Amino acid sequence: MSDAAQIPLSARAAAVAARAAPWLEGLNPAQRAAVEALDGPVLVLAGAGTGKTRALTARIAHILASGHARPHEILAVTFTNKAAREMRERIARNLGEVVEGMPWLGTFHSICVKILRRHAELAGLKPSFTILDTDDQIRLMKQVISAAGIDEKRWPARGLAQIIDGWKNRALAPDRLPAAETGAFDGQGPALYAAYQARLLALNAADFGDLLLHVVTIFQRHEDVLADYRRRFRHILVDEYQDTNIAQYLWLRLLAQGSRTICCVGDDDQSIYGWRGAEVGNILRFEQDFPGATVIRLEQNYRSTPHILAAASGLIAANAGRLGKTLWTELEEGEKVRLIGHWDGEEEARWIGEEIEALARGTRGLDPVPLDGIAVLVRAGHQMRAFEDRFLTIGLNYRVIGGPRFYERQEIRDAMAYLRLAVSPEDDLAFERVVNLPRRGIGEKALQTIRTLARERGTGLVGGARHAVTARLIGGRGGQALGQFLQALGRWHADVLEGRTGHVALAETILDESGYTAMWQQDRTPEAPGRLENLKELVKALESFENLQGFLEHVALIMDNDSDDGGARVTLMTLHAAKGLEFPAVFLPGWEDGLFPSQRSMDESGLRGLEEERRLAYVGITRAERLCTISFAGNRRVYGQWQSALPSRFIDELPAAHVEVLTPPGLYGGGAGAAGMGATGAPGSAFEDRVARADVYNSPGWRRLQTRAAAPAAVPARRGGDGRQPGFAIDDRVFHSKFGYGTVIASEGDRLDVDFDKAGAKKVLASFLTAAPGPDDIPF
DNA sequence: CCTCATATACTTTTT
DNA sequence: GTATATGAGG
Repeated sequence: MSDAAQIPLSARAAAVAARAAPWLEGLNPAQRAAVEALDGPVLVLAGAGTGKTRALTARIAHILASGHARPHEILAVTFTNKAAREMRERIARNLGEVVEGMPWLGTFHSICVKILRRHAELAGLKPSFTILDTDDQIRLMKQVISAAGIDEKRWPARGLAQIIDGWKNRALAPDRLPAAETGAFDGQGPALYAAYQARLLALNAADFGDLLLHVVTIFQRHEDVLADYRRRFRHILVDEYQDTNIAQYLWLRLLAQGSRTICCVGDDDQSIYGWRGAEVGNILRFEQDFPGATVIRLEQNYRSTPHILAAASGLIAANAGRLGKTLWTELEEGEKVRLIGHWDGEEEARWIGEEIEALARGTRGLDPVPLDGIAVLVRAGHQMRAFEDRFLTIGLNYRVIGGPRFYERQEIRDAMAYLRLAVSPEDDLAFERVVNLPRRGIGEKALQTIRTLARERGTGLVGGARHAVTARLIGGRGGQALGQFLQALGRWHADVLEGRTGHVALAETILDESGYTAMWQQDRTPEAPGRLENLKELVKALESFENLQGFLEHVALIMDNDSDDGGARVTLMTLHAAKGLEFPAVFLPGWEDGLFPSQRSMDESGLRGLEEERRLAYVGITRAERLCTISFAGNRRVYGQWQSALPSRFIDELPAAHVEVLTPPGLYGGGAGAAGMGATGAPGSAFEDRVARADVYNSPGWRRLQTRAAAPAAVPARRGGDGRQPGFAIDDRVFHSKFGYGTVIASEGDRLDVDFDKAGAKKVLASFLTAAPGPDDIPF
């Protein structure tokens, strides 16, 4: 059987093989080629909806079944735990129950943790190192910045975190920074980076970036270790290769030089994580990086109708430097991509809400689309509110994907800090997080004392605190409370070590004795009950783990939380979160220049940013199976201010032949159009009416028409960054978001004295003011 | 040390 | 408009 792959099969033999190998059944020729090309590097360019996961899992099944490698000799990497889980399940389904293990199927990060635990000393860590999340990372950087005597206001920790992450994404250790980088962060970047890394080692901790950086560094500096893994991994498979960063690329290349049988699957047109360090260049350069590579294109799309594919293809064609693919489908033509403009964001939400109800009911000769087959995909999180508001008022079931995940919530992170502390009392970051939570009267001053003592005695903060208590260096209430806290901590830690109390019961005890649960029980804010609920869930989640340590490791790496509790609901999420998903009907609102493509993206990354935004648009359209509706609004409230915008430039790039322009309600006879469509329910009637109107609307001047109707030059009011307003002069009329209109009476640099019509005279910063329009300029 | 008010920022977010 | 960070005053 092991030779089956290499020998060309006659049709009959193929049928026999297929019967014996169910994973090969129904694969198209390109997919089959991707499965069977087991020699040398392979790049599978898999367009949206072309059965990429299918090919990837079939390939693994094929490798295993044909005896090319055993489960533990296959390295299969994904970006998300979800993808890893899916792959595992599908392989199992392909092969029946025979799959054992596959210990090296996982995310880049989880695999790196596994490797790093084995060789921790080579990176200066102990095998028990803890993994810091973004929150811990920022806290630590704050400490490093203030320790260096730098004004944390002018040079915020977030900024430093971004710079350091950027370096780690490119596998640049502190001692290997190129000269071009030394100016970063006011010239202090490199020194702060070194200090931060030193702190991490002292804490026996690694952040996400370190997981890869350390492993790459170990591979580069310890040939024997690398050789071992090279021998081990006879086959390497990579999912979503277009999303790899430089560190991941180096990691893969180092490993692939052993077996050379690396198979990367990806789509350059769906690279949307450049801002996180992903390098489209990795996939574009594949053939140079891996000489002799076979490139296989998966171009038959099984998801979307021809109009949808054509619209997406036409749009993405505007990007330069693509590898290029021609997606095709055997599906029936279906509906054109629908395009509609609205007066403002609220009307857009209203219209989409009505459309969704109509779709769910089944109108216009289309089969009813269940709510869970419908998605609204937005560019930015703040667009979601308008839809939530609307869906709530019309009683439409919806669910929001994304947002703060379970393990990122404050109460969960607090509880986790308690558990971390019980497992390892030397976890200083955890200590700082909870020592005064609930309030124990241990403030900044007490903490400072503890820090000093800890440093002097070379212990962790817990050690410092112990000393502070015995030496009575912290007075009164605080000292007493701290003593009790330390005592409790000692008990919990002993319990962990003994392992006599079950870890679930122990967790409950900890949350109870610490007063943390009580703190939320006494909290009268509306979110308190929800938080208590979450804490219960956390304890429940513990049940499926052997012990606390195992749970903590899991949580550090696995931050997902898709609990699906039945009930058909519309899905509301960002375009980024939608990658890899598909829906019969998709709504893409907010296609306005500045919002989508995002102004910031273009400001920061220029053409590269614009192209990534375009890929995001491409991802959005290709999520749709049968119906895709794009919309924009002429006016929108952004951070409480009205702003007007032009339709997105991406709209101009859609091929007109595959787009149907709908008439907005409100133009040509009021909003009855959309409502009437649902109300009559008669397939076709309102629809044909609309097409006739759309023809008028679709004349060459349609966009100008729309623009004129929708753009009453509102006063631009950009704030923050470089969006600062030019100076104001005495007697200028100004507007303040809180105090309303007023007149400038004095100015002193940024600070102005303004006499507000309603609120009286106030001192305010110029950046809070916008020039007030004269009576003629007021919108509407 | 705590609380309240005022100031400020704010895309996207696989791990 | 909201979430968070800081500073004054209690």
